[in-house]
Amino acid sequence: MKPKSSWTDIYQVVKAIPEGCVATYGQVAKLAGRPGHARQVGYALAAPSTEDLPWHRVINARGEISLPDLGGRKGLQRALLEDDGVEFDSRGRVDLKRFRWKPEEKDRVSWI
DNA sequence: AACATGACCATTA
DNA sequence: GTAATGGCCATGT
Repeated sequence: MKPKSSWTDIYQVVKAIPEGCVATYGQVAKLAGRPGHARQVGYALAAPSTEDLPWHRVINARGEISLPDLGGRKGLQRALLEDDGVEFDSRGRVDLKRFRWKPEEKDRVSWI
């Protein structure tokens, strides 16, 4: 099954992120079959189509939230992650070592 | 078609 | 640990 748009696959991957786990932009891009397109992932999540997407589970490679303090989305993301069971550091960083989502073979290219 | 912008990543110093 | 550089691609003007 091939994606219609460039963002469709990205949305699919984000939707597949289980509760209590987080994925980096590069990770999502790679899983979406587009390694190196991390920037596009962030751009896709910035779109208004994120209403039904767990965008809060997608963070940058530093394990921190890249969102600006606009619209209170940053605070919302932290609240949602904490509600999912993800712990935050004193600096507002997440321990990717423990909470990073590990995708499996069957969950990999099922939609590609 | 070209230019500028953007919730980024990896490498190197 | 931080700072700087190059690359990658979609969207809007």
